[in-house]
Amino acid sequence: MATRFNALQADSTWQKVWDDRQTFAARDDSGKPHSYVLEMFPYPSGRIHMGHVRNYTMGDVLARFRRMRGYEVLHPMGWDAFGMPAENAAMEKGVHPGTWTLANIETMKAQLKRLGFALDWSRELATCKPDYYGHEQALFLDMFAAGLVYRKESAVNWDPVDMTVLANEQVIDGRGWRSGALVEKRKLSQWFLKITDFADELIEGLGKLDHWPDKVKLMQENWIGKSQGLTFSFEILPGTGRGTGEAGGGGLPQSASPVEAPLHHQPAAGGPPPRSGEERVAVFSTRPDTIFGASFVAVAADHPIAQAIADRPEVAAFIERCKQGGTTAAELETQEKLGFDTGLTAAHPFDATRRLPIYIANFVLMDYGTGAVMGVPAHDQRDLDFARKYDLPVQRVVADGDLRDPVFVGDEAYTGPGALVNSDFLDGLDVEAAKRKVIARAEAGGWGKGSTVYRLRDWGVSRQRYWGTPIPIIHCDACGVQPVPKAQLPVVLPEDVSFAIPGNPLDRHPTWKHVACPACGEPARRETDTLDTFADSSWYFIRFASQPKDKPFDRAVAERWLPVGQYIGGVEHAILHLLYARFWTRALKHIGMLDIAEPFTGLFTQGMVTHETYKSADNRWLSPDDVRDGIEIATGQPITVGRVEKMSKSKKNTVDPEPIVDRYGADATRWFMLSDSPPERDLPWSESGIEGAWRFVQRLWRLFDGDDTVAPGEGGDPTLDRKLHQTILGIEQDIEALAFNKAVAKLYELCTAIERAAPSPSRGNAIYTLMLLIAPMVPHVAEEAWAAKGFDGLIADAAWPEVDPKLLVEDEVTIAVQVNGKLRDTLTLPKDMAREQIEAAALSADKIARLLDGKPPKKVIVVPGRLVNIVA
RNA sequence: GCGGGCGUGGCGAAAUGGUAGACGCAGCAGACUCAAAAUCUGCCGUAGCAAUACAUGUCGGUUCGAGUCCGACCGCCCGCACCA
Repeated sequence: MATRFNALQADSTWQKVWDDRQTFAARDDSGKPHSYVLEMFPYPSGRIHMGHVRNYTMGDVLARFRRMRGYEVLHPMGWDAFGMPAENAAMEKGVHPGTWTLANIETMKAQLKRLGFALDWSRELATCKPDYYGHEQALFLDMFAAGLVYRKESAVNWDPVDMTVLANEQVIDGRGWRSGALVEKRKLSQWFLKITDFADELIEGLGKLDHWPDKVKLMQENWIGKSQGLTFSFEILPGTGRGTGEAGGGGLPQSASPVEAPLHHQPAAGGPPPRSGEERVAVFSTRPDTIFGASFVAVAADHPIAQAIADRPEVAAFIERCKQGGTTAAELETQEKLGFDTGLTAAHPFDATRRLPIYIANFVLMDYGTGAVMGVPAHDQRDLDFARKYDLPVQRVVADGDLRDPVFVGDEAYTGPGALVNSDFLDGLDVEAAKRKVIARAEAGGWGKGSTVYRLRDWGVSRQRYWGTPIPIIHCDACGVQPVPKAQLPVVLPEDVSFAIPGNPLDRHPTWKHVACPACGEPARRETDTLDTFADSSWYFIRFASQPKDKPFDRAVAERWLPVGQYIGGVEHAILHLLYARFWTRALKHIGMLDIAEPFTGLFTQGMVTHETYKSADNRWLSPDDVRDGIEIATGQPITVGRVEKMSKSKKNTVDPEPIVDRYGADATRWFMLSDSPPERDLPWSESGIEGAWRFVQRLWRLFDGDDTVAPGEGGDPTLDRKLHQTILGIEQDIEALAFNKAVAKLYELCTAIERAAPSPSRGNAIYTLMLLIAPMVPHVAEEAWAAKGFDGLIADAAWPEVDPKLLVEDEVTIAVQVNGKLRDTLTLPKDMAREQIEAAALSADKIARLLDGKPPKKVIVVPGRLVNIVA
């Protein structure tokens, strides 16, 4: 036998064997218990990166482990293949997006295969192929028929660089998530999915996801943003307001008087009474208890009330000004509250003589609640800022302790608990009781209703792009919106498109969009928008489980596999992808296609792979390849070592997995990915780390390749037997908990123990078992050794070793002896020794006796099997 | 601003309230070798010859006993953000 493990040769040998034998193809009907292990499928950007390697290695260890434990494991792989980069490549390099994407898939598939992942490639899918997206179109039509899809003219986030609409989730700090361009507001007719119908379910479902990180659940809960309160309306009264507009209203110094102005709005003289065209204005408030503290009503710039008077030039100008404000964090913090007094007033529902001025305000959002708010300055910071600026009354109605008035409200609104004051029939109630009372009165009076409002908006899925799933809709002048008949699916993307000019190539294609109306047969137009690519990834895990030709999935087969027991991916998908997939699955349940509520029962979000950053003497980012021993190779100049950061092209601190696999082999690469850092934390890549992993693989090989008789059995070395069985148990627990770093440490320990053990049947058995234990992590060296020692079949198909509970038991234990909580000695004692005997042994130990110096201890605490603490 | 998380050797990290630093990386010393690589052995928190003392961001608390639980603070990271 060779003395050195030839990783490259073994890698290709065993990868071919697994491929040829379809070792990892999942059978729908094997009779074994099913286990679905899934990692988030990659976007085919060109090459795999270390993040992929780490992600897929983790899933692979679990999948291989579960197989060995007797599960029928579904562990598939595919490609999230639609998206902007392909169109960018088309624009930059003149290749067709499909050509570019398929070539990338081919490259990346070969790269993944070189890592020896136990994937069922027979179920491979790419979302850009008609045999995937055609079924997605069918699902879209089913949702359409069920009323979960609608079209609406709405202000959308328009990315001027990518020339497309973005979902709210895709706008980060006011910029497009991909292009980084400042997002503009545009009015367009858009397709929406009714995710808000499921808002409550989606929150509630989180409660049952015990195997999800709390952090992700919390992020989703906050994103959905459920608020309870009162939606109610004010009667609008024209002509009684100040009607001063915005001019001169800004920046008035605040009155130093501790006595606040009365809440009655003083009508201004002169001018014709303004009209709104509306009779009532509805607002939503989570603090109906503070209704007696209201001193104004504010509506959003695009609220109907504002729009109705937008023919006045000063109103139009103000609305325009509102839209200009940036939405970045910094801008929002410094942005001034702006208001425009419409001159209209609202009648206070509990006191018709009280008139609240109606302002148009830049801080009110049209698409949350009703697009209008009541302003209660004393108990809301924004309202207070606004009131100070426009010199509106500030009246406190919730008192924290001191009930005496007047109390001067400073620059900080009070939002805590307390007793109601200055509030008529609410006086003396606490906040919660007052809320209930106001809601009850509003409902009784018919002018309001207790309501729940969500931050979550419906999912806008229209994209004005080519490289996506065509929305299967036809627009007919006579018949209106018509779904494409299912028999005509898939609606296939045309191949002959040009990317020479920005915009949507589908829209300007000469023939593609011209079709006959399915209802009347007259000339009509295809929808030229495509679906957000997050739709593609919202059901791919179902298609993996079942992929019939004639429909999206077979319900019975899909339900046999789903839900995914363990889903692994990056935390960056905590909201977008995971929320959409949860919604999509619930929508399918809602329309009776699949009886699964939650697609992923277990979720794990892994950390990033990071690397040191390097800068040259003249401040250029340097790649690790350009650096050796603190010197830039090209110039001989010393370099600066920067922070350890996420691998990124811009900082040039990436390490391409392929040369690493070429040099060290798949097993060493996998082992490094699993070692040291806990999987949820970042993993710093290092050259010495991968070398250490390589050395370990060689060390394993030396053990397997030694002269020992490697065979199942035991005997001759009870200490080693015990260590072995403790390790088996520990590895099982660690892998199930995805605590790979701990499993790795235990395997190192076991190796050391075996190396130091004298030859015996126990030792031969330990080496045999070690092969099985490391097989999920470093499968190639395990197969090679398994074959070299002449064992039957593949180790990938072998059974996981059984733990013998009898062999776990230690007969002696080390007891720590503390005096006043400080460790003073340790004793090795028989395991089952009685308390009194342990205590006696501890007290008579030399060191302890010396410390006690003949004095009797005040107290002795004995924890059997652990320690003795003597309180002196 | 709101919500959440994390602070342990030179580095990555372990540690059901019970012997802090397992395991790995780096380092040091030695063996083998003409030499190097590989491999093997030992050392490796700080101070100290040692006994010992001090050590898990800081300060307090609970406890026989705290890295772990509680409170306050400091620092870093992440998510959301004018959501009424």
